[in-house]
This record gives sequence, structure tokens and C-alpha cells, in this order.
Amino acid sequence: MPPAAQAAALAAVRPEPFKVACSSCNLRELCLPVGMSSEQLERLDELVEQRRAVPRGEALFRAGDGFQSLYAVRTGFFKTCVASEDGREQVTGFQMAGEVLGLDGISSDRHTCDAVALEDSQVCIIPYGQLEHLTRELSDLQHQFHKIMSREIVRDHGVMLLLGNMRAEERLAAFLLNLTQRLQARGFSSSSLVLRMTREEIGSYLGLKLETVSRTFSKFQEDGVLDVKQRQITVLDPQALQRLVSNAAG
Amino acid sequence: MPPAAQAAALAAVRPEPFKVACSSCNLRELCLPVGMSSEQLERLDELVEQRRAVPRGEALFRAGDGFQSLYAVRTGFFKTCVASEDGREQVTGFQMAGEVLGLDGISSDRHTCDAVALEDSQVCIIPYGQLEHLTRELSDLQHQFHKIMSREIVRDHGVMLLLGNMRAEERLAAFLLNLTQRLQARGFSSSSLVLRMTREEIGSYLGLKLETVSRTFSKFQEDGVLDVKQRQITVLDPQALQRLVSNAAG
DNA sequence: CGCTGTTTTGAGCGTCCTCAAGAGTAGTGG
DNA sequence: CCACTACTCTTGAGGACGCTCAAAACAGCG
Repeated sequence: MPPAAQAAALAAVRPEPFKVACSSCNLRELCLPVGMSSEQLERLDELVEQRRAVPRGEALFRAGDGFQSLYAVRTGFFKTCVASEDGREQVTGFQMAGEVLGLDGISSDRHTCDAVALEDSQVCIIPYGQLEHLTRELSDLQHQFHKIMSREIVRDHGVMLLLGNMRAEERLAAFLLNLTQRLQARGFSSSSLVLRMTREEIGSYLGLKLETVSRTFSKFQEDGVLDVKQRQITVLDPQALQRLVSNAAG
Repeated sequence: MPPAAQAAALAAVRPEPFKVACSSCNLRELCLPVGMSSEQLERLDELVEQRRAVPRGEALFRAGDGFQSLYAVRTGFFKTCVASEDGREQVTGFQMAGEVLGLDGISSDRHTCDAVALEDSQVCIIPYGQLEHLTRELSDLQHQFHKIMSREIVRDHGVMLLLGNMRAEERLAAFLLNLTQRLQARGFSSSSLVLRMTREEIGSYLGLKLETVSRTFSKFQEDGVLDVKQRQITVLDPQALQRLVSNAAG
């Protein structure tokens, strides 16, 4: 391992010195603490003590790694991807601040996908054994945790619908609407966004080749629906995107 | 509502008089009771008291229905499907004995998909509020429940890989291998199976049109991989199916 | 035995993929 | 500061895979 990579690896596992408690985290309305009282939040603070920095391009975990903890994205942006036996890769999701990573690992005590940071990121470490223990005492936490898992299942079903039924333009429109909605929930503009991922990663997520993604972006630009400058996207006509998704057959 | 449908609806909600406890159920190695002691099983028996018969073609629940309970398939076979805003349908899974239905409902207190019986079926009703309560006391039950949710997420990722990356033959091969493996785990032959679903339902699940599914079955028959007599399938060359899935690029 | 729904098979077409080249962008080091 | 390299993105041409439309065979059921 070259010195630079070694330093990066060290940085990746070094816990953050400056603790930000769940109880005072500005993501608590999106993340695990939803619906918990201040006393309950203090208990949660004891659980989520460590943070971890993940530099752009590095993996938070990889398929096959032992499963110990869940992770909540504090800052930054991740992709998760699974690989088939013959090596083809499928991006299964993109995660932003407040979203939880690692739920796949519970089933077999091993992670089954890779989680890779698409920009320099920070995650809160949620030791899973301790979480199970605490959820036995705090029913609000338990219910929120179950909701997060269930929401992941519902989200995956939506992606299956997209992959099974939609055409390229519809897929990209659905993808962009989903991104802008999630950004808006975090206080960002719903019309202007910077893509954190490559055309190839978008294509992998949407079941398309990168050339098709690029062509579809160009078409949206020609049609006046988007302004596309590399990864800087401006949504000019959100209703056109919505029409593509909801009236997809016509 | 015509009398026949009315009678069917009544039958669908009438609890089964003959109780079969989890502790003596032959599916307990596949279902919720995995890993529990006999004392714990007695507690679970108190929870899972009711059964419900679902005739072929009827829905156990539909998207939008209020969420009260999870369901464990006791006998029979189900499909789950979601619909897009414009009415297109995507089959998200097929469930057989020992598998759990309804996990999607936890996220929003409403079901987000339809669960439809593909043959006359029976399910065990697992009241969700009581399950949450009991999992706070029985850590083995809690862990098994979390594993079941996590396994569903992992399964969905596998379907996304299939839908995003595989060609028609590879999809059908993966589907058949998955079915035979699950049947084998339940003590059935791994080479002979009767499909419970139509070509259209298989196609919806695999992101293909029914004609493509039919053609692919015919091709497998020509190639000597399968014997296909309508829904009666015999796997003649399982390794050929495996090669299609794992060496899919070549 | 006719009705209905499912399955098979064919012919032609469209969407997306493959292959390829070139332009744009970012990061590195002289 | 600018060349150099690596990566990403765009665009074109041609082809393949799966879809659409259509008709007929088949099975299940009242």
C-alpha cells in the first residue's frame, strides 16, 4: 500500500474527536431519532458515540465484510452496489444526509453490498448489537427503526417498478424528481442540483448504459426541460418530468 | 357484490377454527420461530392465534389498506405487486410457505402493494403491535424478525441486479433456479415444479413481456435444458441454467 | 360443448446497446 | 503557467434484443 493510500485508510477508521449528539443533530427529523423524547434521545446519544470520515472514492464497507454496525450519513453522499457472480455491477441506491446504510448486513451477519463515498463524507456509527438492546427498552426507537427498514423495502419496490416497466426517459425523469425531492427535504433548492455520481453510475442504477443516460440528458435539454452543464443540472420544467413519470404510457 | 363473491369474501376473513401453534408447525425452521427455545415458542403461540384462508385470485391485502398485521404463508402461494401512477403493474415477488408478507406496511401504516393468492392459501395472522411488544421481551424473536426484514432488502437488491443487468434468458434461468432452491428447502423436488403463476406474471416480475417469457421457455426446451408442458416444468440440465446466471457475460 | 383466459408462434419494428471517435474537464508535475 | 495524462461526457452509425401486433392452438370451467 502506497503511503498516500495508507494515510487515507487511517483517516477512514479514525473516530472523529468532535462529538455531535443525536439530540442536537440537525438531521434528527430525518434519521433514527424521529419521534423520540429528549430523555430517549439522551439514551440514543450514548449509543451513537463515534463518527467516521470516508474520503471520496473509499468504501465504508464492502460485500463480504463482517457486519457490526449500521451507519447514518451525516455529511456527504454514498452509493451502494451489488455485483453478480460474473462481475457485473448494479448500483442499488444513492444515500444522502440522514439516511441509513448497512441494513443488508443484518440478514447474514455480513454485508452483501459495497457502500462507497461519492464525495468526502462523514457517517455516525450505530453499533447494531447495542441498537437491538436499546430498541428493547425504547419502543419509539424500535418503531422508527422498523419504519426505516420497511421504507427501504418500499423504496426498492419502486426501483423494481422503474426497472421493469419504464423507458429511458421515464427512468431518468423519476430519478431526477426523486433526487430533487430528497434535496428539498434537506433545505436545498428543488430546481438546481449538482450530481455527485457519473453517468455510468446513474446508468447502472437505472438499468441503462451511460451513453443512453447522456443522450437522454441531451434530449431533456433540447426539449427545454433541463439545463445540463456536466453535473450541474437545473430543472426548468418539473411538471414535464412529472408528466413523464405519471402519465408514462401516453 | 354477487352472492358468490360475497361468500368468498366472508370465507376470506373467517378465522380458521383449527389452531396449529408455531411451536408444532412444520415451517418453524423457515419462518418467524427460527432459533427460539420452547418457552419462547409458547409466548409466540399466544401471539399468532388466528389464521385466514385466502381463495385463489383473492387479495390478502391491497395497496392503501390500513396496516395491522404481518402474515406468514402457511399453505399456498402468493404474488405481491405494486402499481405505477398510470396503472402499470410490477410483480415484486412470489411468496411460498414459511415466508412473511406485509413488511411494506410498517413504513406508513398502510400497505403499499397488493398481495394476491395464486392458489387457495392459508396465512397465519401476526398482529404487528403485539409483535413489536413481544420482540422487546424476546431478543431471539427480535433478531429473527430483523433478519427477515433484512433478507427482504437483500432479495430486492438481487432482483434489481437481475432487472438492471441481465438478458431475457439469464433472467428466466435465475428465476427458475431461485424457485427450485426454495422448493427444495421445503422438501420438494428440485427438478420438477408446477408454476403457480401465468407467463404474464413471470414477465412482470422479470421485466419482460409474456411473449418473451414464452419464447424463452420454448428455447430452453429446444436446447434440452427444460421440459415444458404448460405450467409443468422439468429441469433437465440445472447446470446449464447455472451457467447462464453465473457466466452470464460469456 | 362453447366460452374464456392462457400460451405459443410469427413478422416487423423500435428502443436501447455496442462500438467508436472526439471534446471537455480535472488533477499532476515539470 | 502550461503540457500531459486520465477520466468523463457527448455524439454518431449500425445492430441486436425484446416489444407490438396478430392469429391460432390449447386448457380450464361452467
